[in-house]
Amino acid sequence: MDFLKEIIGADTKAIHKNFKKKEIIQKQGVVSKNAFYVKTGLIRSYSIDEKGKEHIFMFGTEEWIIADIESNVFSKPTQLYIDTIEDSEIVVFSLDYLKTDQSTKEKLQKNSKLLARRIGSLQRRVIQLMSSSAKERYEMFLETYPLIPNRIPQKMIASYLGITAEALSKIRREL
Amino acid sequence: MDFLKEIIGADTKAIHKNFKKKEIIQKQGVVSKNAFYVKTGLIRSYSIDEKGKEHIFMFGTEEWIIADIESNVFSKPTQLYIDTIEDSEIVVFSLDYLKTDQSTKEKLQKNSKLLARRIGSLQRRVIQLMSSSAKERYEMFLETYPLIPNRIPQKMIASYLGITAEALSKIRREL
DNA sequence: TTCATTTCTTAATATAGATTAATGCACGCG
DNA sequence: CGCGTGCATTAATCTATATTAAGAAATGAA
Repeated sequence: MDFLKEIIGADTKAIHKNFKKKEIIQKQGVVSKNAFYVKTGLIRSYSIDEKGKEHIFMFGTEEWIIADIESNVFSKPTQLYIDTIEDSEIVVFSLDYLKTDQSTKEKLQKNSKLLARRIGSLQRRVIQLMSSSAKERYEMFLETYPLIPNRIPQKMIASYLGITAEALSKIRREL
Repeated sequence: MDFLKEIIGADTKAIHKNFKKKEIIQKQGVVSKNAFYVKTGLIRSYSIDEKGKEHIFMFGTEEWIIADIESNVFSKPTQLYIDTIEDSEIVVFSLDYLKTDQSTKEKLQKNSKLLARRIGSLQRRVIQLMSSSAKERYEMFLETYPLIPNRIPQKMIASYLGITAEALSKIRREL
């Protein structure tokens, strides 16, 4: 939370909200100006394709920020749904500080570092999706997110990995 | 080029370099402090997996910036090779302005926008890799990069799409 | 608690894309 | 100029993962 203050202005309107499990907090297609900082709980962002299939883009647990950053910054309709997996305490804030003069140099630098980190994790994800088997991706997921697996249904792990629940079940049996 | 000046300081040491076709300008594993702005020509970033297979992460043509941004900002060893596909005129510059006080607020804002754009394109790439068939990805590639396909060998397109040259050949026959 | 609904697993079958191999082509180099 | 190396294509076969289907286990709601 301290770290959040370092990025957004202390003055910025940041609203604390409590959500119940399975509440949808952002819908695909809308222009969302909000980012979601998870204080407690667990949320996810995901897209739904033409065939109605869900693809989990990212999980957000304690201290994570979940948002469609490009959509926020450029006021584009978002591709991503966001909903809660557990009851969650969320700080809803706006990323429009890029457009205003409210922000300080220091905060902008902190923010750039945050964005650079996110680019790094997306880069690894793209390369992983192109070069690793489902089994390898599952093993990397377990290493990268040791706290999450026992808090979410298998089918969500499968959706994050880009495979079916059946395929994941088979992989788990083999380990 | 004007747009590049808006991001890096006019004072920042930016070096213009000419590279021949097929020159390697960054190697996997090193801590690179450099970003590469393409004035003319065509370059790519890619990783090589344990089996020796190449996976193209990104193409960079006129006006694009190619870099391992997280590696730059946090001085981590990079996953990415970068080399030239055509003779290219490149502006080599450093992304360490985040650490110094040289940069202005305005430049930091421009930079954040640039990073947000990149996050958007990576986000689309991840979702696409999870939800689309090779054929669909190829069609999207043609729409997104109409100028590149006739300048690069098929096998590089295949590598970008995450499939083999043989699979791409089959897809092309069917269209 | 009971019933209904969702989740997980298993197995049979189908399919997209990988692998292997062979051929014709283009092009850079001596 | 001819030769070798890399590139693109085709075809045969293989394999990882999807699809379909069914039953068992877990979860949630009345």
